[in-house]
Amino acid sequence: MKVTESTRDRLILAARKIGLEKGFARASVSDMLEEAETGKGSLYHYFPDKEGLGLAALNVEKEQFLNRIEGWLDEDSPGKAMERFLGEVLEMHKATGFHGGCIWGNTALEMSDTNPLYADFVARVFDEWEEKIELVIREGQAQGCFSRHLSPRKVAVIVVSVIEGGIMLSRLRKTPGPLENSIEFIRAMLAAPQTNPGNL
Amino acid sequence: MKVTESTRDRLILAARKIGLEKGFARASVSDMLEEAETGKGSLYHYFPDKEGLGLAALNVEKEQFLNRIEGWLDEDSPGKAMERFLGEVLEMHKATGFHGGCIWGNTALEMSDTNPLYADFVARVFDEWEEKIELVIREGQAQGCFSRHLSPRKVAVIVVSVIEGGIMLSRLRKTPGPLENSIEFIRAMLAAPQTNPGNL
DNA sequence: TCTATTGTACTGACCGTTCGGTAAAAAATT
DNA sequence: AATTTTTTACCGAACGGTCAGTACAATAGA
Repeated sequence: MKVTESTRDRLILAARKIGLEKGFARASVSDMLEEAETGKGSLYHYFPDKEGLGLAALNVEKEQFLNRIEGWLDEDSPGKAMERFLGEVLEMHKATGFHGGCIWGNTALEMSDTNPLYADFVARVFDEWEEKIELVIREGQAQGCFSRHLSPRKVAVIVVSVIEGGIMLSRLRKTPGPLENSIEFIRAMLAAPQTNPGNL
Repeated sequence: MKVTESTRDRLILAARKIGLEKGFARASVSDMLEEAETGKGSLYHYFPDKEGLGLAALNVEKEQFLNRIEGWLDEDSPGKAMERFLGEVLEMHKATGFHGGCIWGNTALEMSDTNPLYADFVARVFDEWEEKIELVIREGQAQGCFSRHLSPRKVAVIVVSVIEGGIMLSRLRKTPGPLENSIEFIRAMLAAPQTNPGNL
């Protein structure tokens, strides 16, 4: 029966929104405060500094993100799960008109060389993402719906890499083409070689 | 016989160095001026604003980048060309300890949603990059050293996507693994299916 | 002399952060 | 139960600093 979010929640929500839109470093605390409809005092009451708010926002985002993926992958068969996952990723980014990109890719680029705290955090998100994909691939191979020639772990990393690259290019060109190409390609890669190997 | 670069050249050089190190938006004009050992007057004499200097620097970088790729791909056979290209990309990023990443990927992430001028410029760099790869793949297929099941254009986009994704993950984790994985994977993808399809 | 080039003092906007303070709830004391 | 004390929640002015950009005088080269 929650009618209004607490000030703390509104701050986190605002940090997520503004941070995703323009990158966390670029986003100013004033922007976030305006979005959250509160004053600076509240921010520095609940969080040690801007970075602290950012990490809190990323924590919320991480949980939602991994749960969403978990949900997509919860299908009858590994084949359906993968199909669902790929389709949802594409739809998600189509829905935004390829604005904003992937928050984890963005944060990785922004923080990899400058902020180990953020970098480690994002690295762990990618780890868990890859693990979930790896599991589905492993199951799919066991059931014979995915090619057995592939190392599940390595393929999982490729899946993430090629999706991130596709998002980057689609965002740059504001065209679904590159990401669609990435996804079409993942399908072909996973397909059992006897059906139609690497048919792009 | 050029002993000393002109102030203009030093400014461009400094903008490239500092801009690559910490991202162009993050990099301050003062940092660049210090690196170039000159004052603000010179900057705003030669360039309209910071953005103008940035574009000039990117222009120089673009030419060098595409020429370097052209050089790598200039081998006896398409197979050797591709091998050379993949090896050099990996070595390049290993040499920096996976700091800095890819300037085009970085700029794409930074500018895609905010600065169409930069975004269009970077998009054209990726276009030309993809075209060069596509050409080699086309030749390789004609000569029978690459699988013919693949659309050269689409595969070229995948090559770029998976490299950019690999760079991102390697940079995040400061480990060659992800980029090596991407490259190993490109090799397998291009290999003719009768030899060993998708052998990862 | 005239123009191209450069150094420097400066501007106003904005940055993240601090701080003094208010208001009310919660806890402790009588 | 009444009163005092303490803690929590929140605000907004102000701080020191950095930012990109400007104005202009000084210098150098033709």
